[in-house]
Amino acid sequence: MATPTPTRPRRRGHDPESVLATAVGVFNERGYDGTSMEDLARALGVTKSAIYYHVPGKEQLLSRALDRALDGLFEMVADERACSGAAIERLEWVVRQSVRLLIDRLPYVTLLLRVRGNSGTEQAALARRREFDRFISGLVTEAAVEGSIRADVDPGLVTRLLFGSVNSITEWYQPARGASADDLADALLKMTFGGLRVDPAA
Amino acid sequence: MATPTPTRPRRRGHDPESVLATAVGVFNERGYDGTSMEDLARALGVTKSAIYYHVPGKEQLLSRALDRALDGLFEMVADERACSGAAIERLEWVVRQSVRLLIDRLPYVTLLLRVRGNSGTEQAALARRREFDRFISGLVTEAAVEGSIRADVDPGLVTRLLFGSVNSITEWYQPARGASADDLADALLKMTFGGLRVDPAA
DNA sequence: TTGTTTACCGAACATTCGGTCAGTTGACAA
DNA sequence: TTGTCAACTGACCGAATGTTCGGTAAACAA
Repeated sequence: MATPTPTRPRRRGHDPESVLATAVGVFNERGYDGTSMEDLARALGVTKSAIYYHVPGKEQLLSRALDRALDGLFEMVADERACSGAAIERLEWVVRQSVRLLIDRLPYVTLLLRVRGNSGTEQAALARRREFDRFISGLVTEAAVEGSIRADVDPGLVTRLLFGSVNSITEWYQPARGASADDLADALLKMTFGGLRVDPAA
Repeated sequence: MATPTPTRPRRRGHDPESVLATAVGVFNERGYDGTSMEDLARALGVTKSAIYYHVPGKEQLLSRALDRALDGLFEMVADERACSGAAIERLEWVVRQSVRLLIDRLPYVTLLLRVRGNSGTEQAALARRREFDRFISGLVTEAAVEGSIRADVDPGLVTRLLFGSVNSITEWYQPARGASADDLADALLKMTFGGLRVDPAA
């Protein structure tokens, strides 16, 4: 082996990974369409053209970022704990993992949740996201059939409201100041499953 | 009086109101930054320049749309039912009215919830929105102090998760197919206040 | 020293952007 | 018939967009 270190840091500079990380940050601040390559260049401390040395273009950056979020979601639903056992327990596990993933890959998931389908890249991402949503909706339906969650509200609606809460995390969570992923998941499950009201008999 | 009708519809065509309505629709489909004046013109069935006969420009369209949503929110919190009585009842009323307003002015509120602060207009809207959020957070705090909602979760967090559910309505509600505002509000209050789980003792 | 590779710059590209303006059209009043 | 005016067109502007390309400085290998 001629190279002493497998990844030789020969020269100081950027790489596709660091460009992506910075880009996603700026995309989330300004919005994808509101971000120019000039904005990205400024954030990276290089000129516009330097970006094209590392990545093929703006839309590829979006595509890679969205995949990073979506891959996480699908790894989750492929897990055994999402597929076997009581539906209510699977649902709780998936919600907890969703919160974890959301915080773990916050900028990537944030970007995903703002996609509107303006390009082929965005439409493909939306399609994968809908597939994930269908899985969750199935879980909620099973839990209702099972009798472990209330059946007087449509399962589709329950799914949307539940993940409305979960997904809202991207809009206000601050890694520095906020609670840990597990604390947040605890609070969220307490609220959504247990309800807000103190006296359930009222 | 020379004119027989106060508002004479002399000629067929657009007016500031119809342009705004169409514009907000396209903004929500494509995103504000992703929408060009050419896109708007196409949706209106006129040329780009015709738009400038009715409205001063793109950002004014955004500004007027955001005001329409924000004015609704502030009318709500100014109502007596939001300011007097038990905190829990005020909170329930505000949540119910929020759902109503969201559906009543769906495209305008949808646009508001996607604003990121890219311009002075957007930053001003965000500031007003934060003021509304502070009011809600105050209500939740009062309800917790009052002892009518659970106190084992931070009121700020409760507010965010609760309105995460409420605001998510803009992401999936379809006026044609969906339930009425009141039905939706009922379901949402049942879920958020009562909780998902069937057996609260478990 | 010489040559190669990595990481970048600066200038330019075609296209699209939001916006302007001098006209044109057609329904109406007189 | 003539004139008025709301509503619009089409040509155009300068600026900004994403992307390309020729060149180049620095680090390394020979």
